[in-house]
Amino acid sequence: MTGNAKPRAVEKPAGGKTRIQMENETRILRAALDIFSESGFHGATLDRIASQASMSKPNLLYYFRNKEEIHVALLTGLLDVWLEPLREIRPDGNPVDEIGSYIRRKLESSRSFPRESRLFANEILAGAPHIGDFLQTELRQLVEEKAAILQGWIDDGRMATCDPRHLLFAIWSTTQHYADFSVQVRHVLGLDPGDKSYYDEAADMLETLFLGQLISAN
Amino acid sequence: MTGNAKPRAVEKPAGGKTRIQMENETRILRAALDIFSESGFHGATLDRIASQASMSKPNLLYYFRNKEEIHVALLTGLLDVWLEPLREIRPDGNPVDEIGSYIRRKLESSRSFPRESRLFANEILAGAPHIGDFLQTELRQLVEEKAAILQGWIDDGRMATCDPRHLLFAIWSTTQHYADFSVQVRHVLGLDPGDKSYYDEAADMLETLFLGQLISAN
DNA sequence: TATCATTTTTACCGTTTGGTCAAATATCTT
DNA sequence: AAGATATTTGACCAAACGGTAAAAATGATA
Repeated sequence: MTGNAKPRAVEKPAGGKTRIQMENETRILRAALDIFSESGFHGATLDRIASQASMSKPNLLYYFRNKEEIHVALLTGLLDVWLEPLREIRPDGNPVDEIGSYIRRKLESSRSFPRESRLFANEILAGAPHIGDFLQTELRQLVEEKAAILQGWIDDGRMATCDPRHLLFAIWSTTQHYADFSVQVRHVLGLDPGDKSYYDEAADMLETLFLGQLISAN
Repeated sequence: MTGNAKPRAVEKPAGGKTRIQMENETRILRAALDIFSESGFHGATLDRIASQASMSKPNLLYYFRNKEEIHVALLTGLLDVWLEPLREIRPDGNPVDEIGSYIRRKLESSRSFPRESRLFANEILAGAPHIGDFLQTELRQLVEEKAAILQGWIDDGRMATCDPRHLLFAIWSTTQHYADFSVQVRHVLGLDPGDKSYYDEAADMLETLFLGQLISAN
């Protein structure tokens, strides 16, 4: 009469998940993404997450040990998505195409996954307590790698001279701005809550800014 | 035997503040800025703010009715500082100087007031519950005004064609990024917590990005 | 259908948190 | 110094919150 075996304990090691387990875990994560991205870690409550998942709080805690575990699960699931656009920058392309499509991918990511972007922003703003290691290792290494590519283009005179790592920062900030600060953008532009039309204007602007003149094939 | 007259009630209407009142209110606001900018509204507790202000919690609540009032006081005190750099853009300058100094002012603001920037970012991320009105009225109006100036320069062929409002967004995001995402910046660059040396590199990068080629006197 | 493991729920607990109250203390004014 | 006012504090409270225990219900399996 064991009876109370929590599924997340390492009992069936290799992903031995029940249908119900998989369904409910994704239901919880979806609900948690809504709540966390809207209210931040401390602003979110287990009751609201459970309610959003149409589930009782104890049942929710049957699948995740505690609030933090849900949060970490969301964040770690996010990191690969975050890195992917950057990974695709290839050394054998030309600067305009590579950087241009990177910006488009990043902006598209911002448009399609605003909640994920805000979750990430919240985590960084809070001092990155859960993903500090990721930033220092994986992200840093990838940035180093891609910055070297950009530096190569600069050395070849195919790009204006600048610090490639800060160029990446500029791309991150400008694109994510439209997800993280969407409220401000909408209020300043006088748009309705659901209106995402500014993304097209943003694409033009960023293309002009980063490619239009900055990158010249002098 | 009244005895319990709270100072913030409208008793001495025209700023009739005691020396002690002024001292303690600034002490509280200073402490609250530390805590709120570090932990966000919901992550901050009155106990921590009181402790940071070397004050008992009831004493703190003698000067501010509740937690939200402290938060709002900080935010409203912030808005003018936030607008000031933008206000200084003059129609009778040339684009390079005006935009260049605007970027420098914004970046300098980011360097000097990172806690204020993070407080602002937290508020926007949370949906701007307290400053939504400011964004829709004051900020929007000022942006409209300054965007018209930029548009004039564009029409005169002194600047590349772009949406001026989105150019402002790009300046805001890139400059504030160094305060709001400083943890990420430092981790990626491999810098120590206190190290702010990246601000000089950032200044170069942003100058190159926004002025180096974007704005051409063709 | 009987059996066992999984899933869900009800009731509850300890702590934290925002906030109050009334008494005590300090400060100011005359 | 006396009296009035302003400030500070310790004790306290109700609600919200994260989390637990154990029984009840459901689902899988043979």
